[in-house]
Amino acid sequence: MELTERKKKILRAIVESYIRTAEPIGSKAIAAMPEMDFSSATIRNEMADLTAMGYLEQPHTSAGRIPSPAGYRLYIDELMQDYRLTVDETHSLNEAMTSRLQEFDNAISQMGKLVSQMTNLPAYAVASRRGSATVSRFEIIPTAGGFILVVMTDSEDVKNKLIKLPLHVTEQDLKLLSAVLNASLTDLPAEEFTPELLNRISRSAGPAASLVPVIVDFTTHVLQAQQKSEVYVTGQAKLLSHPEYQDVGKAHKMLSGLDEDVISNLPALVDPGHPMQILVGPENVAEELKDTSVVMTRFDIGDGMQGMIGVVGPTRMDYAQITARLSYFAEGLARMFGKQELPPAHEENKEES
Amino acid sequence: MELTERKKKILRAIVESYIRTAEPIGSKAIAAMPEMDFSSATIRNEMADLTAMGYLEQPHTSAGRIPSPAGYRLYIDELMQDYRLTVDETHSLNEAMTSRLQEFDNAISQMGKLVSQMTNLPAYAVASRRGSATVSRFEIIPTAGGFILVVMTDSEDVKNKLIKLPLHVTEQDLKLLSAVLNASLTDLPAEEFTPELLNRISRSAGPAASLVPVIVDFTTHVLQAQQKSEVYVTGQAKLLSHPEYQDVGKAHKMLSGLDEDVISNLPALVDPGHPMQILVGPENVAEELKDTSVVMTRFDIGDGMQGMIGVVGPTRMDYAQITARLSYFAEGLARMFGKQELPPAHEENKEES
DNA sequence: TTTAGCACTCAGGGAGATTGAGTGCTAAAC
DNA sequence: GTTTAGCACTCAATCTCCCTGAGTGCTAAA
Repeated sequence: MELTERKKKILRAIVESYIRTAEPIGSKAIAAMPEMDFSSATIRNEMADLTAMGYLEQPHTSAGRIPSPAGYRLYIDELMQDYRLTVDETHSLNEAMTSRLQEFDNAISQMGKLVSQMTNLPAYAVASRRGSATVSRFEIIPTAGGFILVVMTDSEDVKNKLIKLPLHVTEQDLKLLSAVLNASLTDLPAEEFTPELLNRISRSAGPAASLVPVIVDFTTHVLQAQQKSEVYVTGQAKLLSHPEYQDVGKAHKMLSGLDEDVISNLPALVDPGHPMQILVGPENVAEELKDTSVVMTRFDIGDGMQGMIGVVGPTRMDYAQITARLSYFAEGLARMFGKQELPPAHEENKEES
Repeated sequence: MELTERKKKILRAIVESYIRTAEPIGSKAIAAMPEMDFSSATIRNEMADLTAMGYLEQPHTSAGRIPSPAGYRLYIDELMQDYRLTVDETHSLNEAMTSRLQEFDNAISQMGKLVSQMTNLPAYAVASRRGSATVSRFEIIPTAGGFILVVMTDSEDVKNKLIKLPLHVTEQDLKLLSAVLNASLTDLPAEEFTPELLNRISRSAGPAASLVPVIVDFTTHVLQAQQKSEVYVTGQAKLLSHPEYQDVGKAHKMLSGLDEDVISNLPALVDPGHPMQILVGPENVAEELKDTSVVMTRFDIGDGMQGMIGVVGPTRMDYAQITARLSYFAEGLARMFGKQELPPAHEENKEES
């Protein structure tokens, strides 16, 4: 069967109505729309065709039609019209961005919160680093009673650790230690930290040998953390305000699935060509998200780092509006963090105790 | 009216039954319990008394009784018996702790997750630092094309930032800069970073003067972050598995209230004398939590840092079990982070590049 | 090809009716 | 004086039945 222009027009009307109201819509209601100049009977015929073609579904005989996942897909790919942000919207987006994202420290989680607020849906934000993760340099700064070990990685990440000094180790010994570390462990991925290598280092380290295990441990952690990406999920409760989650069972299943492990698998799916990606219900790879849609977008923030933000929500969500807002947000971020004078290698270290 | 032993016994039976089943319980069911050797009529009389005294409530005439908040309070303060962890439980708690809390880096959020899992309730974890927040020392490490600024605070926190170097600044200039910073800004709270002071610093800093604002900015951030405590909330979805939140409206209200702002007000309530604190429903200070109870406990992890973990759940929760698990966990943490050879001033720095 | 008309379907909602757990009270038993 | 058995009463929850109305598919006429 052919998908005529009229069929498309009707399909679009159905999808958009359903997005707005979350209620099945019938032939009569469509016929009543100003831009429809056919009778309800005609529309009924067309709807029967669209149902046969798999674009519509009927919850039960005497209900109206709702879009099927295939219907959403078609809508997203072909029928959706760009949503234009209003002046007010750009305004408040701008303001939120500038006021909240000052510190990069927790910018990622802030992003999540922002996106969640502006979409009224749960949002997630992921920051991932690319790159090989090796140490490019060790630095040792003596302090009273100890020293600070500074580890710089090849992706310009810097981490440090305060280490207490055994009594017998002198400042001279630390210099030696530093030299040995820099000579042996730099430019080496963590997997190649073999016991033999560590032994050799301990032997060369003189009086400071006892410190080697602590240092290597820390270094390994740093390198491993380097590969891991951080995931923040916020606004889960927002799901409950949408009618499709009025059933607690469904909401519960959904929300439990919305944890970080599931989310952290999503970024892999983003097609490098298309920064914006929409996964409609059953297209979702994560089993837990089968009932929902995911809209996600990538953004670049300087070298070595890449991020993703996205929202999760009912399949019936306003894709046009959400993609518009996400895009705007992603662009804003890239601009903010891309163009600063100082390199984006912006350092913030958290220390405990 | 007097609260006889028998009344207490009955109240305890009611509370514990309600904790288990979430259903109102009637006189007959209580009389059927093995340890009760009175008839249902007697128990009915006693229940009428307990209701008059405010310890029980009746959802409606023909339902059984449920404990009132005052009833819970009495139960917690006087009737609750210590819950003894089973060997299996201690086992799995131990394992979870050791395997998951290796890195202190994100230990706080890990804690939250663990507690949430072991209680099947939303959990929060807060780490707060005490202390005045001043810089005890600046350190500058030159690197190719820039330098790393290391800021050590008085509470042994260390943070760092990578800064690009303008061409005309030499290594010698950096030494001067470092000296000036250490002379002028150490031991000074951020509020005293006055414009005049900064001007004076810029003037003394020679060719590196242009870097002063960036450095001061960063330092201020570090000091401010120092005061702020981090809050993690996890497992919100777990609420939905409890019968009191089968009503989506209630669940939604609750979950929206469960955000970080509300939670971060809780720690202030912990009585220093009693590390374990239980807030029953209406006793809650946060309006949003009026319908729920909060169990929280403090733990100390070395100098300068203090933490809190807690769970939020229906007023009908198994206080005995939960307090037992939380205590065990808190003790374990204190042990793990308190007794290590190296000082708890364990440094981990996150850097964005 | 479109439209009007009509019989049919079926979820949703409301009005009783029914059930049964639980109560309070009274009077007898201990 | 305390405990218990008995009984009438209450009321949420559940079930049943019926009605309503939105929506459909089909047919026949325009």
